[in-house]
Amino acid sequence: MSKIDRISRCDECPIRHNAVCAECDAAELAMLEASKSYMTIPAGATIASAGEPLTHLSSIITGCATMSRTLEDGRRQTVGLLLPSNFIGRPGRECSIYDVEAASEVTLCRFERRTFERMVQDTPHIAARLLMMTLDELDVAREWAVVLGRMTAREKVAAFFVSLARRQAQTDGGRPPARTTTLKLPLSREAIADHLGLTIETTSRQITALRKAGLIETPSLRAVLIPDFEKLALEAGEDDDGGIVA
Amino acid sequence: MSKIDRISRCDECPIRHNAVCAECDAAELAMLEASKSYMTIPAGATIASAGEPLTHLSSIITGCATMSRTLEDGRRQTVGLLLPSNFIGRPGRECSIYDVEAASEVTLCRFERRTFERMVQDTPHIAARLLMMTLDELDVAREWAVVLGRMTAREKVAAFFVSLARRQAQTDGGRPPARTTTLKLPLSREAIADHLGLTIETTSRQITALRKAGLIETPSLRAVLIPDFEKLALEAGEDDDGGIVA
DNA sequence: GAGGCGCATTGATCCACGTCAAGTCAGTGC
DNA sequence: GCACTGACTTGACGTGGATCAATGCGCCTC
Repeated sequence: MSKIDRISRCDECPIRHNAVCAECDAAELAMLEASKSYMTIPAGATIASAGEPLTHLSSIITGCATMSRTLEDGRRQTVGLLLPSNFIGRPGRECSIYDVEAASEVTLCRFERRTFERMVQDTPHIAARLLMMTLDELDVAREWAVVLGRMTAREKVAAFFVSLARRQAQTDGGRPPARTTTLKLPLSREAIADHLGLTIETTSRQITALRKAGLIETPSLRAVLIPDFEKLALEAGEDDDGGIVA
Repeated sequence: MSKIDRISRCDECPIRHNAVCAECDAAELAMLEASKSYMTIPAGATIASAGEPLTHLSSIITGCATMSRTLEDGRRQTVGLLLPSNFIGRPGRECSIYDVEAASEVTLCRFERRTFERMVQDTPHIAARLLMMTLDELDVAREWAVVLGRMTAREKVAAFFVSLARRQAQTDGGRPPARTTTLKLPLSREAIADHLGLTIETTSRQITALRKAGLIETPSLRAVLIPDFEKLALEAGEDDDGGIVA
């Protein structure tokens, strides 16, 4: 039994202050409590499929999921990396337009779609928070467009580690990453490649190159140690003042 | 004097039913009327600069603007193409994080930032509409990530024409593009290249290639005739059921 | 501990797109 | 008409990343 099974009250929830419910007061929270349900998805399982109806909208409590599009000929592009407090699904739309897959074991806090849509309409705190989260995601998506469109393979891989380090630091402590940071990689090399618009081979070569340049260490396949975060950020094509969006 | 100078009442506004005000009732509209101001920007001028404060938020009434990021070494990526009814700026943020430039002459409907932020808070119809528009833009940004990450140069150029045709048809008649459609190109070849993550030379060559393949005609530098829209959409890597997002 | 299976890495080669360098063409001014 | 300019196109060539093909390596089963 995982820790999540014992959570029932929202005020014990690890994403209480970051998710779509962040701004809710006690009364609103009570309403959410009444209609939420938890669900745990094993690594590799599908959470939603492009074109298929999505009966529930949900927040990620723990774990990591990818949101991707696969073209007919097999080319795949991941358009979003979903981490704790991120939201899955869109109020006002019946179907998902992307495939959403659990990269690691994922625990979700779910709401029946119609119920949630009603809550968005009736609860300004939820609507306002959802707007802010969506604006943030839009910034992230646009930042990623710069990476996909204009960066070299090496810069892409560095940018991925930098961005992941920022997001993990954000959800862990809420502060920017320390100079020396260890990342847990929730994705396989193939999933990283799909996120970066590269092949798995090029991704692997660039990871090796960054390691040989002393910019990262790879204690295991699913971990990356960053000895000097600023140096790696520079390699990712950032001007010195740091990234604007996580 | 352009036509816009004579517009003062919102119900004569060409973007009345598509912009952030779309869902407002008469009373709400009156409030917007009181605080709005029009502004016309010449082609090529800057509307906002990355890192600079943005005193006004605005909707595009006519014309076209680009939203882009330029890296220190001169590489540039356009992250959004702004057309009539699109919104510039983000409530809750003081500065723009992108450069916004008028690609053609642009007319804006502007609101002082603080005023608009108050209206978003107090007017559920504005907040709800802004949420829907932001969700739509997020979809567009993610669709574009697929183009940037996984498409060939030829597919990118085709996808650009297809997407522009859809958006122009949407704002013109509100319906999908006819089989044979003529596009007005609001962007220079260089701006197109920046949007597609290509060089200007490759962009030009692919336009030539599409013309030689009979998929487009180029009556002038700033116009594209699409003889068979479906065929071009296929060339842009779309499965037959058509694009999900404009 | 031998075989097999899934990832990841590494190497050799290829090619799509970038780079560099001329043209070409439509305006615009004189 | 003729130079001048700026945007676009075309050509020749180089290269970064894709492709194809082994090889390595942890982990599981028996």
